[in-house]
Amino acid sequence: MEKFQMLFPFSSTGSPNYPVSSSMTNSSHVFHNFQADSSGGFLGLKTETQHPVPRTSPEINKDLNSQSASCAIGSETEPQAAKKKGEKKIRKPKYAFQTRSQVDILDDGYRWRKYGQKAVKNNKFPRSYYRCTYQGCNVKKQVQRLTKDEGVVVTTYEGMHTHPIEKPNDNFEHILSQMQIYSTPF
DNA sequence: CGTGTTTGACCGGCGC
DNA sequence: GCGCCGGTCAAACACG
Repeated sequence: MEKFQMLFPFSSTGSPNYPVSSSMTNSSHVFHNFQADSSGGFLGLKTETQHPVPRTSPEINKDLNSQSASCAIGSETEPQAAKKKGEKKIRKPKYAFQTRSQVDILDDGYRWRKYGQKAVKNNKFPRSYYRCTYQGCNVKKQVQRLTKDEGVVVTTYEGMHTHPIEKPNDNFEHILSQMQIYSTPF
């Protein structure tokens, strides 16, 4: 299903200028609310690194028993200074969402190869780095579990898949549905 | 034998 | 300049 591709507003590697892929602009408004960090942002993802975060992330505490997912679009993978000249560092938009799951590996239908694992500060759980094994597809993702709520897994995607999903997976579709629910304004 | 994981080393950015 | 920190590489290993 290409639906998944449409849902992810990744810019392709070659076009850093597109904030959101135009293909989804007309039909999907899924991420309409996420792009801003109006809530002091990021669900304790990046923020957690700076703040001790006693019990933040109220989103997590809405314990939806079955499966909840929330997401946030981070800025780009860019330090700060936009080098207009050297575009060697093509910063791809990062896109993170949290899911309540007991397992770290969320099988989203793609094939991932693990290429690294690092311990993160303020987190007793290591962070795993995965890369899509499809040839020419440089999509990366990181999987991290929160120390505060070990039932929460943060998955950060980076890049866009340029190929169809290999394995059909209904479970992930459910997660996406939850994300849409979250995107609705209260 | 092909494919994916493990794990320490390496590297670049950034703050002090 | 140095050390910390986050991210990646790659060789060895495990597994079907």
